[in-house]
Amino acid sequence: MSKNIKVAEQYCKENDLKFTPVRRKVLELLLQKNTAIGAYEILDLLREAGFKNQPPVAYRALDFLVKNGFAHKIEQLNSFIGCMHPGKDHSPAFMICRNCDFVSEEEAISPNSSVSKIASKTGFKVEKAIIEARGLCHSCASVA
Amino acid sequence: MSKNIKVAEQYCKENDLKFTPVRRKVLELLLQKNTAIGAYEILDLLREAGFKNQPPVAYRALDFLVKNGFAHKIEQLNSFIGCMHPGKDHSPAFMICRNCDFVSEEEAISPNSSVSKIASKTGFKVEKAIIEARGLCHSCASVA
DNA sequence: TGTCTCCATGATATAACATAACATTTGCGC
DNA sequence: GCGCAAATGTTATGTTATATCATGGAGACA
Repeated sequence: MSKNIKVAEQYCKENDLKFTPVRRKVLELLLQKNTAIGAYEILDLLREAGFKNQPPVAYRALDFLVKNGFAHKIEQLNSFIGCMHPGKDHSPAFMICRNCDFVSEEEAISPNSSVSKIASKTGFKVEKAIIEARGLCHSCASVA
Repeated sequence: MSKNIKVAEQYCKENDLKFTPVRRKVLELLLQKNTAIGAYEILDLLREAGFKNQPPVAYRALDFLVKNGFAHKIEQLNSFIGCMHPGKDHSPAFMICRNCDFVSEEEAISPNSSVSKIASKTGFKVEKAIIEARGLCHSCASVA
């Protein structure tokens, strides 16, 4: 069992959250890849694993995982990715390789630095910021 | 005619781009609001204005506008907004009010400062970065 | 002036993504 | 066991986006 799964399990135990089989399975699927996965692809994988596969099954599990910080939605791709820093409050930035689809999650140091600077100029109160960059990952950039 | 429409018209003339009636109309619609508009809402407005209203009509016009910097897609909302700084190369950050839906476009000073800092650590080559913050705009925050 | 070419538009169909709504089951405190 | 709350099952539908092929219209150029 991956380290992140254990962390999630422990976190749920401590916070009265139910880490049910389908939620666990979806998190496992997300953590097995370092690319983002669409809800319907997850649905297919769930079916292969013997779970029910109507859309709400996947979306409910994903909602749970996202809400509790075990996964993130990549808005540009309408897809999801397992979280590399579960549990702790964080403001991630994603780097999405347009060539190999690799997605890396980085910590946006000094919470949303540029975002909060901009926001403070206009009086906007930021509750959540998403940062998603597209381009080439290190290895794809090297080849090109 | 709004200033931004004129700028777009001029820019198209200079760059051999066709600023056709449907493209102009969509840009006008986008610029009339300071909230983001979905493609299907645009489609309705186009029909009211006497244009054809199959989905590709809206999506093609939006693609053109986005590609040429006259509009942006707000990924979180699957909707579009007219650009407040057309023509020039820029890296915008959007502030989306969850109460009144107001969207403001700000310039992400020192191109993607925090993003490029993060990227440089990992060798990721950023081509485009999207920054979208959710929260409360100044006036909604005041009321609350 | 004709015709070639390119791009835009017209039109039909369908793919891909997401949620509403209500029924049923499960776990748990009492 | 009973009642409650949360999770899951199930059906249906809503919303967003694209593929594909046909048609039209403006400019280049012989």
